[in-house]
Order: sequence, then structure tokens, then C-alpha cells
Amino acid sequence: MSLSKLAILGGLMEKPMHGYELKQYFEHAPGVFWMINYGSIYPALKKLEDEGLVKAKAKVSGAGRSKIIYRITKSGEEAFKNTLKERLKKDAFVRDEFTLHLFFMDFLDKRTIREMIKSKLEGNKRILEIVKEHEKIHKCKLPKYRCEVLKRGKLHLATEISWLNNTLKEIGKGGLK
Amino acid sequence: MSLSKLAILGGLMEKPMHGYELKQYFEHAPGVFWMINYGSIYPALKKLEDEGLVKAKAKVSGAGRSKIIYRITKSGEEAFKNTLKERLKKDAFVRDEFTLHLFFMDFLDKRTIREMIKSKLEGNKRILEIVKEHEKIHKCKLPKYRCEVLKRGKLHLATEISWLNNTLKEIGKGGLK
DNA sequence: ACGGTCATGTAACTCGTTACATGATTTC
DNA sequence: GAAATCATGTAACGAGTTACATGACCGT
Repeated sequence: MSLSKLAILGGLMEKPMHGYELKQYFEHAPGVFWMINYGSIYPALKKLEDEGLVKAKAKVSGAGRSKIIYRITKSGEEAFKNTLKERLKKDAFVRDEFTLHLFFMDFLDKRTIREMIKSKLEGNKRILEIVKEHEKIHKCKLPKYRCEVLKRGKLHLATEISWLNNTLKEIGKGGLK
Repeated sequence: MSLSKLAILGGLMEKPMHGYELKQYFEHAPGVFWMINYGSIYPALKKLEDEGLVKAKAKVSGAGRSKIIYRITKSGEEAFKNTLKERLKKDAFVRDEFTLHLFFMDFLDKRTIREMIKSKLEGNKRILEIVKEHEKIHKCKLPKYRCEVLKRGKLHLATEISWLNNTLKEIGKGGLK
């Protein structure tokens, strides 16, 4: 199962939603950590329905706008849980683009490298702030593992920031060419 | 430019190589950190040649086997450096699958969660060992930023391992449902 | 009446993985 | 002469992004 489908099923485990709502859900909830586009959402919802994992309840609605609300089915819940379990087994190879950049950085000149590291540093700090802000606002009412997402996110961001700072310092000292 | 192309150009910055060799290069060098398949390599090499970024030197060779050795061109080098610079600017959103799993983990039961965390922990420890082994063998003759790849890799792996250990402990204590 | 945002969708495209096909050359 | 590995490729597929098209409703 694709990650988009898995994510959608997960969202629907929480509550029935329509496509547009799912987009917002992923923007507000994990925010920086996970995203999903309409181009993935709507086709995925259709396929999930074909597979009987979700069920559509059209709401033509007198009041609000017409929308298609999906809810997860019993077999959808099972599929969700099984997929979650199975995907974790094969230790996912993380394709971290920055590792690739780093790997070839010896071919660049010192000035360029310093700028790249700096901009990366700024980016990470910015994201860390967003996470902290999000935590301040929502932590009280978040379920356990959603707090862990934030905690772990902060940890990795802090690790990266510290590595970037160290590297910058070493470049300054001439330790790194 | 696709990451495959960028990676190939980077490899050819080091020395001229043929397709098969590039595969080995990425397996041995960044190893756990970056991979690339034949299905990406050969078509990419053709496209890069069309674009004038690499040049093929067929070696029909009396001795060895017939192979097609590619070397990077001047404009290839420029393209490589520019792409490296530009890609870093837009702070890459890291699609870390485990974050998604974590985000939905409240829907699973404690036993399953414990097993998932454990297997993730084992996987990370295994990779850390590989990195350390690689470091022991090659560190002496690695260029600066390739050492940094290892150093940073170790840092992030250690961070993840420590987070996983903590979480396991908390599950045991009943701190996490 | 007009811009914003709610809401659903599709088409074209790029990227990457997997599996297969083919054959030459070493090695045992 | 059989198995392993060297070497190059292609076809089919699956996933995801981007950009576009469409229209309804809402506030001002």
C-alpha cells in the first residue's frame, strides 16, 4: 500500500473526513513532518473505496457545501494496522538528500560550502521554531505518540543543528578545507 | 535534475566510470546512505550524454570486457556544482516514513508497538555497526566531507537509538499506554 | 459584483524500483 | 563445462508532484 493511502486511512481512523479536510488535517497536525497533495488524495480515496477499505457518504447538504465524506470500514482498519506493522519490518532506507550533497561537498569551494551550511542551518532553526510553537499550542490535548512525534522531531533537529554549527566552526578555523 | 543524475555526475567528478562501476561505487562508498539501481543508471547516463554533461568512451578492449566508460565534461562539472547549490536552497522536506508510523501509533495496542520499536531499534543498531565498521576500514583515506557523512550518520543514528530506548523504557513503565 | 476559500477532480509528468533479458568472461 | 560475476540494457509498474479546470458559496 502506498504511503498516501496509509496516511489517509490513518486520518480516517481518527474521524470521517472528506478530501479537502484530509489535506488540512495533515497540514495542521504533523505539519512539517508529513504532507499530502490533492493529486494524491482524491485518486487514493477512490481506490480505497474500490477496495472496500473506506466508504463514501455523499453529503449533498442543504446548509454547507456538497462534499463527500469518507469513513473507514472494518476491513480498512485491519488493513491499516497490518500495513503499519509490516512496513516497519523492512528497515526503511532513508533517502536523505543532504547526505548526498555532503558526500560530494569536497568538490566545492570553501565559500560555497559555508553558504550552503549556513542556509541549511537557518532552515533547520526555522523548522525547529515551528515545531516548538506547535507544541506550545497543542501539546496539552495531543495523544501520546503525537507528542513523541514532536519530541523526536525536536531531537533530530537539535542534533542536525549542532552538527551544522560544529561544521561551520571547523570551516572557520580552516579545519575543513 | 533528478537525484540519480546528480549522484552520477558526482561520481564522475571523482573519476571516469562505466555503469556497473558506478553501482559498486555507491554501494561501497556511502553504502547505507545512498543507493542507485541499474534501472536508473543506464538511462540517466544516456540522457546525460544527450545533454552534453558526460561523454562516452567505448572501450571494446582486447583484454578486459567491453564496457562504456563515461567521463564528465566541463559543462557537466558546472551543472553539477550549480545543481548542488540550488537544491540546497529550498529546504528539502524530509519524508521520513517512521514519523508517519509514529503519528498513528496511538491506534495500535501496546504489544504491537513494543515489537515495532524493538525491531526498529535492532535495525538502527545494525546500521550503526556497519557505519562504524566502514569508518574503521576507510577513514584514513577519506576526504573531509566523506568523513562528515559518517560522523553525521553516526550522530543521527545514535540520537534515534537513544530515543527508541527511552520510548521502550517508558512503554515498560506504563508511561505510554 | 468580486475576490477568497471551500471542494473535487484530472492530465501530464518525473522519478525510482523491480524484474527480466542477454551475453561475455572468469573461476573452479 | 558449470556457476559466478561482469556488463548493459529495457519494460512495466507504482508513487508522487504540479498545474490546471471547474464550480459553489461567503463576505464585503
